[in-house]
Amino acid sequence: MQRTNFGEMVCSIARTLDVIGEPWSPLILRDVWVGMRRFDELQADLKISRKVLTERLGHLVDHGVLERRPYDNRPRYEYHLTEKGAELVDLLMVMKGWGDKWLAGAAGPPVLYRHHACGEIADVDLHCTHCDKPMHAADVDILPGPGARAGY
Amino acid sequence: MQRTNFGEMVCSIARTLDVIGEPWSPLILRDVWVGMRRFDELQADLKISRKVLTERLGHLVDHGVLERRPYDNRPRYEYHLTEKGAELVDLLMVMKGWGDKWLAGAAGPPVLYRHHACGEIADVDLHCTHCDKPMHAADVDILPGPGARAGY
DNA sequence: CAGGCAGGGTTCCCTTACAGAACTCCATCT
DNA sequence: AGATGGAGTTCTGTAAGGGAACCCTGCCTG
Repeated sequence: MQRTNFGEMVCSIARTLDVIGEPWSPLILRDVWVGMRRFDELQADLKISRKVLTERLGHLVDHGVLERRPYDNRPRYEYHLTEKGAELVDLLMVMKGWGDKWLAGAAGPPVLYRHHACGEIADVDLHCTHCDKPMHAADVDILPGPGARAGY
Repeated sequence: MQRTNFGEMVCSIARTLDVIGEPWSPLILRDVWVGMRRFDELQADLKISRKVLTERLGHLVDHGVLERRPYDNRPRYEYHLTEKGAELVDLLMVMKGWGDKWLAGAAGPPVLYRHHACGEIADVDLHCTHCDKPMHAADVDILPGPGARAGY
């Protein structure tokens, strides 16, 4: 947990970082997304400290991104993405695209996505929820919204 | 810098985290994107430690996300997004959308985007680069790519 | 029915990194 | 000549990550 509390800031980016901004959290989410659900499995794959893994899983569960489910009569648990968590995977897909483009080098992308709708290998691109056309950094004006704490 | 070096991992998500995964980096990028370019301006807005701000700016410049430009005959510098950096803003826009939906509560979003193409208030959604249809976590198969270090 | 085992954590110690205030440097402005 | 403003550096305290060892609980086996 970074000492400065991003969750209190009046900014959706900062608030999102409060949920998944800690080191390892996005990678934990990635692993759960691709089907790794158990403590030891995550620990072995990421080689993360068990202490930190415990903390991160707890944090993600507390924020409703993961769900901790018993899967046996013994005290055994699996972690699953909630709907809230599954929507965070959008973020991972965009990160993957950027990393593929700018950091993968000559070896190319470590992983590919095949889109069910068209069956092709593809990546994600950002489109406008209103007109469906592409929408990126240079294509928007930034305006204050209703949650922009009026009064100071 | 988190001690575990994500940049060495065979994963574009981990590599991207190596560039902007440290605390504050996304918020610095956000501020530069909306036009804050100078050290003191960033420091005052974020209330980040000057030491950490120095480290983060250096890291982002080293990774080609920001460019440090003199703007005076005196030793004065401004930070600007490179093309590589501007494409990272995609990530911020997705974070903003998720935070708006899941964390903003009754107050609503602190900030709105107006899309130049249609002039409407809108958010981003992920579409397929191949068929242009929506593409999210549940819509893809994950396959090994050429960069998936063969041999072990 | 005692011992072992597997899953899922805790505990402990060490080191690094963040927070925050104070200090420095340098070129102009007055 | 001294003040000012921008852009950092330095220093000290505290908290968080790394990593190894340990613990607990409920089956499974001999």
